[in-house]
Amino acid sequence: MDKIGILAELNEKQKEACQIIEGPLLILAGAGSGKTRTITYRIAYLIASGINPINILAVTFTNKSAEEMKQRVQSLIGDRSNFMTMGTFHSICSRILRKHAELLGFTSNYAIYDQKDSINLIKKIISNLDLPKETFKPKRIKNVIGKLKRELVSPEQYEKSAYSPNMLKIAIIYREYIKYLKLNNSMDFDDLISKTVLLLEKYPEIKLYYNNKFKFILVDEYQDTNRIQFKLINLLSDVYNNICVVGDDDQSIYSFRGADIENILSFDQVYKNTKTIRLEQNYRSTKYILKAASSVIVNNVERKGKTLFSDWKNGEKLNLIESYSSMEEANTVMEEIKKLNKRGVSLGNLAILYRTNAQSRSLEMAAQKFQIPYIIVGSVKFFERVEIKNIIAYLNILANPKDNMSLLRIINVPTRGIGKKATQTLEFEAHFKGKSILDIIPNIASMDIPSRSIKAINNFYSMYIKIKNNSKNKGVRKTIEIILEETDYIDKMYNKTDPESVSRIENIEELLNSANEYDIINENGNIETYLQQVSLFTDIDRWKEVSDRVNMMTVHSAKGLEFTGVFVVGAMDGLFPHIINLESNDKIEEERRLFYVALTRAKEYLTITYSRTRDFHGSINPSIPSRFIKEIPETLFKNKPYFKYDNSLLEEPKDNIFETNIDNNLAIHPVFGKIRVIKTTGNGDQKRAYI
DNA sequence: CTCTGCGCGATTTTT
DNA sequence: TCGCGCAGAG
Ligand SMILES: Nc1ncnc2c1ncn2[C@@H]1O[C@H](COP(=O)(O)OP(=O)(O)OP(=O)(O)O)[C@@H](O)[C@H]1O
Repeated sequence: MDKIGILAELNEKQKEACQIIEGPLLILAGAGSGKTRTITYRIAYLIASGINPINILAVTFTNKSAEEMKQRVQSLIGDRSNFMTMGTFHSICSRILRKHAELLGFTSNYAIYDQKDSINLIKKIISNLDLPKETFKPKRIKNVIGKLKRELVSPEQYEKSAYSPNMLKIAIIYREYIKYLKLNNSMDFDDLISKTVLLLEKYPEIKLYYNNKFKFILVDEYQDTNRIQFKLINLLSDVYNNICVVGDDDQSIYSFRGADIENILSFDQVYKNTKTIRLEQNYRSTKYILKAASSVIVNNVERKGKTLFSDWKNGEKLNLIESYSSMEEANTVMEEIKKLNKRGVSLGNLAILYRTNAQSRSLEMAAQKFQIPYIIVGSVKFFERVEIKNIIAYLNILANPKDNMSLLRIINVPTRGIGKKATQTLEFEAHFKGKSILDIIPNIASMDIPSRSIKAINNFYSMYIKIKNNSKNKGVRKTIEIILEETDYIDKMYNKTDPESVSRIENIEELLNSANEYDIINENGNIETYLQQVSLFTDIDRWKEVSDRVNMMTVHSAKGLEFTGVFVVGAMDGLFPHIINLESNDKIEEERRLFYVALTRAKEYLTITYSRTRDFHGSINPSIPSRFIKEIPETLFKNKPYFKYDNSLLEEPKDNIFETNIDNNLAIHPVFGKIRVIKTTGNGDQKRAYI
């Protein structure tokens, strides 16, 4: 397609955005206004204008959207597009780091640790340092360290600024953590970005090289970038300043990962000659849906106001459904899905969106009961399943023998008589000598380890060598097959009559298939790049829309997607907005943005459901509808809510039922009638009853 | 060294 | 409710 053809599929504002080829460009626009479409077409337009695709860098939020964007551009301007660079910040940085790892004291086969790996490592460090894990909660420490990395604060700097003994301890954990990662030739997610920034800052010639390579930079979902990501694109675009960012401040929902809304709000102050384009027409949703979403988001104070209109039909009003329990809620949703399906909406065009992954349980049960095909995105992520992680750990030690974390993960899986004592000694010796465990195993005879274990370890080591030799240049799939064979993994781990085992074996087969796909697509691929790729994979990346199944996912995962019909479930105060974010206005505003994102995923049909009770780890608690529902004008609902909620209820959410009526382990519950109370915990509004 | 079972604590979102 | 860490028996 030529330039004219490309522009023909855009509105005036969108065209204008394409035709501004040079200089800083900010596209600020509401949901469904075609931001992603504009950026995609702009890339095609750049190429059609004679710009070399090699000089284009596009950053997307997920691997999947990068893939989609790539295909869309290809369909517009053909195979030339193959030469551009597209991906998430993390995948782009990992590719850059592969080339220059040595300059940072790593090698190109470095492993990437995910959140869980990092937390496990921190746990270990905390216990090695004999620190109480109640004060030093691994997850919290990980967050602190992540934040420090994103701000490029070193352990030494942090130590200097510490003003409490606990902060000094954290500085030590941080230092140990970095040391351990380096020794393992591994990086965590934050390292990928921050080390790339350090690389560009430290080596002007490398910075210049990438400036010349990526002369045109585009960033989608810019509202969810963090400061260091800004720093990165700032460095990359330093020479040419051709930087186009696209986003919607109302859809910033990743502050917990450091996303800073300031990035988009002050873009035009940082880049003085920024041109700003606002897209105001929504092409996605009916008028009623758009009106509902707008009435919610206007309650936020910290925002750049935007106009957003739709030329489409009014459409159907919103459905508001009240239930007594999450199970009933889930069942009702399934009934509604059947109805919409009968009216011609295919299951694949429907989505159930929720605040937390735990909510998918009752939905899954209901879908099975109603025999509705479904797909859950995200809750138990494919590459985080034990069976998959174990095999990946085997691959990791082949690709990166320094990776002690992976080695320790599988040295006794399947069990082969290498116990805690023996592995601890190995770990200690390795640490003492500053070497990796695989390095020191050949000297095992000199260590204080019982002979039975020595034998087991030696057997493991010769198996490792055998796998390593046999799998050389054999492709990823074959390598995994060799691992499975040599370790006798399936037979030793699973029993084929147990349904749990069957599903795990199926997952392993799926891994083999995807490895095979990788081998075919990447002719000169290798295990190292395969691993670096899959380490950055998320569940949404594996998600294929083609199958006709109802989609279930968190609102976070649904970012950027659209569906004909959307069900927003669990709209109760304390769940959505989540209780943990009720303390400050900032946090409530982010919950509101999240709710806004949820509503704006819908094209034609939108249903909001809530339940009068909320499940919490087996206990059931009374709850009231989300405050966000109240922000939608009642006239936009098909049906008036049965439940009258008002301010007094919002301010006084306590329900004293459990306190007053518990007697002889029997209580009268307003919803369930007579119940038996098994135990209660907490007091006042913390009181929980297990029934 | 391995396996099982019991008690405890936790509230979210994910590249 | 569920996933963990730990103790204690085989
Ligand atoms: N000019 C246009 N003509 C027809 N359809 C359009 C136009 N622009 C956008 N659309 C359609 O509107 C829908 C939303 O577009 P897109 O996903 O690009 O919006 P967005 O602004 O990125 O949304 P969000 O902020 O919710 O991620 C898509 O189905 C897209 O094809």
